[in-house]
Amino acid sequence: MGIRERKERERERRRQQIIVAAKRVFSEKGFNKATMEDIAKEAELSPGTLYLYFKNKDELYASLSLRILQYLIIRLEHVNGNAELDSNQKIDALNEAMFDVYEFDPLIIINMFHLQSSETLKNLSDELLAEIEELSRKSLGAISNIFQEGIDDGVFVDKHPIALADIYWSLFSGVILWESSKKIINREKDYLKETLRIAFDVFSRGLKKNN
Amino acid sequence: MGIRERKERERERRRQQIIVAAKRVFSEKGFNKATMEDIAKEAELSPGTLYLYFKNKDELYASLSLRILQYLIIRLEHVNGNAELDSNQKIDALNEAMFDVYEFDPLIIINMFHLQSSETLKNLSDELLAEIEELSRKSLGAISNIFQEGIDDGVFVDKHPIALADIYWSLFSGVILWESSKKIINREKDYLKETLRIAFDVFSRGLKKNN
Amino acid sequence: MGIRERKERERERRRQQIIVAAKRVFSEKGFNKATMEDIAKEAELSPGTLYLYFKNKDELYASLSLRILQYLIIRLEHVNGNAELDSNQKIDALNEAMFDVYEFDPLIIINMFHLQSSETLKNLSDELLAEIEELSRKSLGAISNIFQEGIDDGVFVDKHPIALADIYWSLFSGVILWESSKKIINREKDYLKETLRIAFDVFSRGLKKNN
Amino acid sequence: MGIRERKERERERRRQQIIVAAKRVFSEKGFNKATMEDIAKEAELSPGTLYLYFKNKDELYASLSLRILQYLIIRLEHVNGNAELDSNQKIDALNEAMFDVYEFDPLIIINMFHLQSSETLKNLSDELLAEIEELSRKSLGAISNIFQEGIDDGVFVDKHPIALADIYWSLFSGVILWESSKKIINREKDYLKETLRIAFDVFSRGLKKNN
DNA sequence: TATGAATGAGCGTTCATTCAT
DNA sequence: GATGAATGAACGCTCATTCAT
Repeated sequence: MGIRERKERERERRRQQIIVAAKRVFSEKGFNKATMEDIAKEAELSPGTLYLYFKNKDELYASLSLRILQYLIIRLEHVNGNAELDSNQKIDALNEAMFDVYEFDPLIIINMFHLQSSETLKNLSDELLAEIEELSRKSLGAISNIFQEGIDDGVFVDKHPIALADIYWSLFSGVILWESSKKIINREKDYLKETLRIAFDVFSRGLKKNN
Repeated sequence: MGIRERKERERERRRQQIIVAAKRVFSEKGFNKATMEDIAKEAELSPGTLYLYFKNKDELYASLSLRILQYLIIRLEHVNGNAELDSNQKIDALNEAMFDVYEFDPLIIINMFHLQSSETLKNLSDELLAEIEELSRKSLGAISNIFQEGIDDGVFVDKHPIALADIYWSLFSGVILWESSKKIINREKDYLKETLRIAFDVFSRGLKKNN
Repeated sequence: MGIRERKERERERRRQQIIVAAKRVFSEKGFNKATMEDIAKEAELSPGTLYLYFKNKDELYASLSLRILQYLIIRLEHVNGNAELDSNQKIDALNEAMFDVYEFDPLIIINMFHLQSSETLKNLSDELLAEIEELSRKSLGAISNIFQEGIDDGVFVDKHPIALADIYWSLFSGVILWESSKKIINREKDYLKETLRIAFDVFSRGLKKNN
Repeated sequence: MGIRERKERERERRRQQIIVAAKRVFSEKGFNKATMEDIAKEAELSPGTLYLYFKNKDELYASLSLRILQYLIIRLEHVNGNAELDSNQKIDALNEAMFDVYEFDPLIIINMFHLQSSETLKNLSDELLAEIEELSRKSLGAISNIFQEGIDDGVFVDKHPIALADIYWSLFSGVILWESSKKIINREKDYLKETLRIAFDVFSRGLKKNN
């Protein structure tokens, strides 16, 4: 392993260290209340160091979404690649994968929509922006593939599979956002996971041609 | 019309003027990037004037959500009150109502989740908070009533109707949020409305016992 | 009584109404936390009206000091004019007068030093400034007269009577300020009046040649 | 000298730099008219930097009082600890100490009463508040000890020594406040010091049993 | 490379003052 | 004269970002 390579590896390690710290802090405080100093402290680094690895706060933030998308894609490709599953089983596997995504990082999804703001987007480098697009497209593509297969097999209703993928993702993140925001009208804990399960259930039923 | 009444009307006019301006600015920039001065400028007023009508930024913001909830409830009660509709027809009417809500104010829903933050809630007056809770409860209640009826009639799957209402709302707002955030991966316009329609369709199918 | 005179009288009545309200509000909140709107409300007038009678907040404030000085002067002249009292008795009478001043308006004295700030003074009209100077001089003069008499009679120590008057007033206001500020180290109530009494006592003893 | 120590020293230097600037600005403009930006400019720092060393404006302000109290206590303990002085000599020494306190920082005493406001106190950290209380108590205690001794020795009038200490402090600060506020009725300079001397003189005379 | 002290622009909010009615 | 809605300058404070070490 050359020096250059070792350096690169070290650099990546640092990046991950910061991302992990940022995730914790953003999750706890939300994007706006989390300060760069909070994150630096959590990462046991100085604020200045953060800027050696990320151009600015927005870009650090965006990197988090990247990470969860990467995890999601791995799970989805695993589902898609499993030739032994029929369409119905793949839907179940998809639902399970989404559950795992939620467990992997329950809170960051809530903040993921922060990226929406075009003001935020303006601060991102073109490379990062391209990467986000790429991963988003990839993950939605993987989901829509599952639906496409079911449609081709004649077991799913014949709707545009990309739209279905969008809807599926919307349902998933919508439930998480909404249930998390229910501090307003307090309800018992773990209600979220149960609701998520029902949501997947209803959606799956709606997807299938004959129930 | 007495002087008092005219004054009251004038005051309400100003409030609406501010709310309309705030809606535009919040929609464009999001809660945190929107400044009170932005809103004042948009309303062609001075910053100080905003505070004559709203206690603070949070409360101005919350007022926007109130407005759309009020509109939603009116529509929902109309659906619920119509004795001539069977359960299946009511679902259709519900979907139409939600469509109108979206058209009534397509952008504010995007930011509506900002209310979640307990930090935000802290700054709201008790009255406003109570009103938000009341309206939230009412609108979800109206939706769950429709589902309850269908379950009682034996035409809908037997799931907890309040959970179903939560999911329905999550799906609705989730799709709007997600599609609106798709500036990232630009797609043709009006795709949102079509997606929303498919989403309602799939959900309705999933809801019904026999397709 | 001519119309002009009646108007003038009416105008004076309003001024007093405002001054009384201002006294209450300034006493309760202090100069800086008291707003013109607070005072207007207390006077059951509108903020704009206050400016018909007083050039600005500073000038309204200064008028309060004027009023207490006027009361003080009346009391002092009464003491000085009483030919039946010898020097020792006049000191006692002086002390009593100061007690009454304190009771007349215990709190405003605390804020009276606000006038010190040259920034404040800048906002006062020349007439008002002249009037304050005149009354200050007069009241201190009346006090120093009492001391002068005692010195001339050979019963008081031979110090500069104007300096003594300054010291006497300093002691008086110093005790009030200090005791009022003792929220820091809380002590039992009415301690102030007792302390004031001891202060006068010690000062009087120090003033007299033979004890 | 270790790095840590050098840093600590540097930090203390900055604090003093700010305190000195704040003293000048507060003295000139009073607490309320002095802005943090004024102080920052005077200290040749940016506003943000002030907040690295002091939690807020109130706490910066309170630190000034702390400084003078610390100096006062040192002087007082020196007087109290000197076994060679009899009660009369201790009074003289006390008066000299107070003179030095005045010279040490003639202007800050003027504003020291600002601390009274419970609104101000609310913004202070518990530690700072405790420290202020502690130092106030200590300094008044030291003064009252001197009086107690004189009373025990039978040379001072038998009054409550704590009340006497309060009065002594009131007289001291009252004279400074009053004379400083005499910009209103301008008088020759150094009059203050002469007045202070007379004030101490009269008080001492009043304190002693036989003159 | 890493630091962390310093920056300074920016924001929410207040309130003395004005002026059209 | 009286009103009170509207103003807008001003302030305390925060925090993303920079840069000398």
